[in-house]
Amino acid sequence: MDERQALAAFAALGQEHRLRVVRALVTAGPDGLAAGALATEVGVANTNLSFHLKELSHAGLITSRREGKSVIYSAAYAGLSDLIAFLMRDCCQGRPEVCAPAVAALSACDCPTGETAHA
Amino acid sequence: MDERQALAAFAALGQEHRLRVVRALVTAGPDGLAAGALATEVGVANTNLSFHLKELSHAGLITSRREGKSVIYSAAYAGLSDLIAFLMRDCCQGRPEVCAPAVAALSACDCPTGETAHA
DNA sequence: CATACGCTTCAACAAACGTTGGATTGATGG
DNA sequence: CCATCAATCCAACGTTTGTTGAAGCGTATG
Repeated sequence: MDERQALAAFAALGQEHRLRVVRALVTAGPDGLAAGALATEVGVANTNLSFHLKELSHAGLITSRREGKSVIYSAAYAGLSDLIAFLMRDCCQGRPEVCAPAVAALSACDCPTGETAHA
Repeated sequence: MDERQALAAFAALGQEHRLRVVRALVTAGPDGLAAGALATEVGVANTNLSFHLKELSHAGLITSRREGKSVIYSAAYAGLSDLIAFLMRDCCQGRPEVCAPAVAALSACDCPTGETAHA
């Protein structure tokens, strides 16, 4: 991940409504959520939500697909993963102890650190 | 890490100059850098830099200490680690495959994933 | 004590951001 | 074909954010 992309991603996540959108979509899983459902869940007017969705999409954090008359949004897991990797690359420069707690958190959230899944 | 704190951290990193400051400080290590040196390295007027340093400090991403007539800033590794953990907790909700690449990146940057360091 | 240096605070301005309402596009149903 | 619903695009606004210059505070040095 490029610094420019990381910048866009951080800026996108540094906004209350957008962060909530991402969290909602991650929680929702690959099936995603319709724009209307998101608007309700996040508590934002759908006109306004469109604006934020566009920005998140541009930052590579979410994707969209049309389904009937609804547009379904879902988290771009690859983008999120890249962002984590970027952050780690930055933080690990000569400071391995920084990543250790993060990796610990990793195993605490049902995410295998390597090939030893736990759930 | 609280959602409120994460929000502040993301917002802080979503700005070109602040992101550069953090990267410079992480690279510099625990010894840190004086405000003046940072201003030169990042290419920002020191008046302006103070503004950004205050914001980064408030977001818990950097710390400062006085040393003679200079003020030395250094990365708050704990804060960065918390942010990574937050991001992972969010992304790993039922989506383990998201974290796998990040962990791979981890081992590619001289940061041990557990006890198996690679450099 | 006076001067010089490093950094921060303050007030001001320009630019960018987030929100809102109304109009428009795409898809469904009578 | 027209009416309806879902979502987006557009133009406007108020607010927040980033930048700049001048003034102020704290620390070292002669």
